[in-house]
Amino acid sequence: MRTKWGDRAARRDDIVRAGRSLLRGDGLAALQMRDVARRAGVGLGTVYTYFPTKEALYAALYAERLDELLTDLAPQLSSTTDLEELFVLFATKYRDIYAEFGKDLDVLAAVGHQLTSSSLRVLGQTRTIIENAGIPDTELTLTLLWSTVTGLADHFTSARHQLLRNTWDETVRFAARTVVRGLVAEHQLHGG
Amino acid sequence: MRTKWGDRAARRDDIVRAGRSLLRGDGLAALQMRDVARRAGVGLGTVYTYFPTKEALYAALYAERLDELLTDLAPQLSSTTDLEELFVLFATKYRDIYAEFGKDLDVLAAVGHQLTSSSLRVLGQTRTIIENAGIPDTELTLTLLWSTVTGLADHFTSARHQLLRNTWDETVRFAARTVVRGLVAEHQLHGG
DNA sequence: ACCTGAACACCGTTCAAGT
DNA sequence: ACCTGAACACCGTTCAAGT
Repeated sequence: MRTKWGDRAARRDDIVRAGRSLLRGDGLAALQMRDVARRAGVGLGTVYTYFPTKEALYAALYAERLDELLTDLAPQLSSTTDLEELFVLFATKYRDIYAEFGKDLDVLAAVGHQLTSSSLRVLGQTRTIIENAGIPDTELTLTLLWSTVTGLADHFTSARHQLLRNTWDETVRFAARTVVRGLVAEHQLHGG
Repeated sequence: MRTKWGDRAARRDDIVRAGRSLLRGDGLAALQMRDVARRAGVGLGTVYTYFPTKEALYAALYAERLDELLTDLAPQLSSTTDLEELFVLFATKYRDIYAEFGKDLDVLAAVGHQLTSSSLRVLGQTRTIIENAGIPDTELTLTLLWSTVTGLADHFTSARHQLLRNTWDETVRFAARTVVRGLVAEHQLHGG
């Protein structure tokens, strides 16, 4: 059952689905417009009537995935107050996304609104959690946590993790414990 | 004063220098073999008689830079025992490299020996420092520190740092303080 | 031996032509 | 309106020909 001629919504979906199926960790390089067109069952030029550039398609896929992450994590985000646990959950979900999209996440900066709004949503949620935990230096903490999560995802996605053979599970646990402990110690000094 | 015909060492150096001058944060994309050839004053094909691929040239540049980092830091590495201070120094140097080479550091995995030996040297030095500080879980600590350094470099090199407007200096300080504090707390619990 | 650049392969993007 | 693929631009890599 083919997508009908002129059904822009369904055809856009064909293209998005095709794109998603092609992303397998090699980042932008794995997303080739000829492949996308073939998989989606459309002409090469057609892809460009839905997405102005390859990066725009990539960004749409990424925004979709970030929103999915928030949806998946929503239950725990509202029920759990254990910061370590939240860090582990979040970092693990994020690693999966990172493994899918690869290291080209920087190009996303160039592409506007839906992406930024997804990122801001994630950021906002995290900020609330940190504030509720009573940790000061919210912005610095956010930057540190974000950097650590990205760094861990990058480490375990790259060949680097073959030089240091720890498993993902023990490493995130350790990272969560260490950073949260450091943040709380900071807190206690500040607090009194 | 041109490099003499047949002087392989000097010509290789011309090519390396040309490559270095072209790297400006965009990673592999900024390193275009036609540009390298032009800047080095050689034909395009000639570059390939010195480096089998573009990645090999990139790897040679990176290995050179890692060694430079170790040389620069050697004095402090042997004199300072303050872990926070070392973290800040190292992370800042590494950020500069990251800003130059961009996010394609993973391709380096494919390219062998000189690179790996540089990486291992950096890793070895760091391991010694951690052990001397009496911190347990050496391997996990190494992974966490490496990930954090990479993550911070990535954060401040990407557009992400525009969402969270902390300066580099305050953020590395904060990260160093937090992580080291967390590691030491861990230590004290383990120790008794 | 060492060097060279025309030629090939590949892939993002455009646009005149098709329905 | 919407769709298409031949054609263009760009860049890594090769190799037959030059010295």
